Amino acid sequence: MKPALGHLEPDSEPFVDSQVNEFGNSMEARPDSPRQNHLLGALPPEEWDRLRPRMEPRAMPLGHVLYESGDAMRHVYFPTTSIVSLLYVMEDGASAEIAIVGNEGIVGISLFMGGETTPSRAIVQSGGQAYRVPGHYLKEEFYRAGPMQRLLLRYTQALITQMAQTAVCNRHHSVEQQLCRWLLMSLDRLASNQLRMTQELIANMLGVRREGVTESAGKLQKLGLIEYSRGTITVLDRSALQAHACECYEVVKKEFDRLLPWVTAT
Amino acid sequence: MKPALGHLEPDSEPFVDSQVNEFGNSMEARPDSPRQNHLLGALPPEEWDRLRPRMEPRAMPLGHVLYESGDAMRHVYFPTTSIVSLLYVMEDGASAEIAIVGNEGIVGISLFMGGETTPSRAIVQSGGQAYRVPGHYLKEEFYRAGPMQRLLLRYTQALITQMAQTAVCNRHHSVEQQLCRWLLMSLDRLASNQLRMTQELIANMLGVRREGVTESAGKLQKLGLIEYSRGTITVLDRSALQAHACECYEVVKKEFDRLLPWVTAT
DNA sequence: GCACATCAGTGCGGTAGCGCACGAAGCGAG
DNA sequence: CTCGCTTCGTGCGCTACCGCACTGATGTGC
Repeated sequence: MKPALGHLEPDSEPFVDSQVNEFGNSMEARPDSPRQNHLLGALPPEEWDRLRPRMEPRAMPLGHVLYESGDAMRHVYFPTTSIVSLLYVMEDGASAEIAIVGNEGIVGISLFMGGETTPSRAIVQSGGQAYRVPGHYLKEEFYRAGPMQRLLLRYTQALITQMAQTAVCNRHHSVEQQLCRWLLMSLDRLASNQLRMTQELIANMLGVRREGVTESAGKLQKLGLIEYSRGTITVLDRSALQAHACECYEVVKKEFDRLLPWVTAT
Repeated sequence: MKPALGHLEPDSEPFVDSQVNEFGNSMEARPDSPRQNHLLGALPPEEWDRLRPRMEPRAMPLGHVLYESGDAMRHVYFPTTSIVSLLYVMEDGASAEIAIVGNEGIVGISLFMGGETTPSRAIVQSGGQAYRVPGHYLKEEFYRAGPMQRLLLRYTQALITQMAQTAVCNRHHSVEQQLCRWLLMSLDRLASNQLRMTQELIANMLGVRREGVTESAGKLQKLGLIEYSRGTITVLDRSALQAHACECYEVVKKEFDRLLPWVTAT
């Protein structure tokens, strides 16, 4: 029903690796290194040295589509300061988020899982920076069956948990609870307590009405948990927000921490 | 809220490999071979010969719990005539199905993905037969990085699609549509047009009220698509049922067929 | 500094699904 | 045949969320 975030250019020409701030989220143009991505950061020196020369920095402007449903993936992406949503878009245009990927992960798992494509869309949900690697090289590394493979598989399992829990959450929990969960998950993937993000966008991700988000966000604001203003949302009381969320957030968080312990930053 | 399918014995003593019919679903005690499972059936001779001596036949009675949430998995299961549901059970006892696994797949992917456990429960949703293999041997085979690995990874990706689509379906589609999808998926995993299965059970799987299932099933019955009677549901018009389902069923089906083409039986 | 586009808030009728409570129908055990 | 259990059908009030329409705020570009 909803227009659901138009297609910007479908991964066309390289964006200049600069002015990241212009697009997006709260990172003070600090020097960006691939190893800010936790998966890359966890690679042993040998693997990292092999992969490093293949890494291309990419600016990730809000709304940019990395893969369309069914597209052959030519690269995988390692976000550093950006967040990418995996979104399914229905025939009637309505959408629902499947999972979200930030600096803890990688976009394009179906490349090494063997499918090459997925039925979902990958779209930048919070502008920033990422590094990408031609799929070919990543697969090569993966099929060495070394640390990189183990890492990627564990990450994939964590992602599976996230998807499963999304299904549960969609079934049983209120918009308000889901909003809390979603804010927390996004926050975890940015070193900040602020998101640049309209309610319309959030609604598209959650697959609910914009008005529903407005109402829930209003409630949270009255309670002093967040502050909202024209596309910028600031989280004031993170732990209270967590108390307001459903169990889903914590289940996923714990599973990520368990499977990928070195990520246990936030 | 709901009692959500009690724990029968949590994978304790081996059931006798016989009288499968007593528990479950429509298979006329035909000689059951491990290779009725499509993953096993697709293994090249060499791999199959290595694995074959490790296979233990297991009866899978309805309601039997293979893994509890967080349990260390000691075996993986290859269903042949049974169906297993992966279910998340919430703190308040309500539940929601994450995915379903039949003779096209394997239960226990987190074993080879590296996590060893998942936050979900695996429970027999339709009685029948399966073969199990000690986790140790499967991992060994997996880490040879040969055909078995490729097979399992592709299956895992298909499973991921199923979970993702479950999330979408939970968000956007009516109980009636979901019921259709669910029936079709179960049907695909049994060579039959009949399921033995109470509405209560289906409701638990879908995470909805029993009454909701009653109502939807009633509608479908009036339309002549199915026939219902005390725990036995017969599908009369499969293609009409598919027309009544949402797109989710087909998306998943196509993805399975694409990723695991040799399964394209049903 | 004004115009316009974007974003957020609000109201209102409609409805799908929930929780609850009860009753009827099939089926098995004794 | 009868009792009792399981399974299914139905009614009723309630709530969360939807779709729609419109208004009011807050930037942003010219």
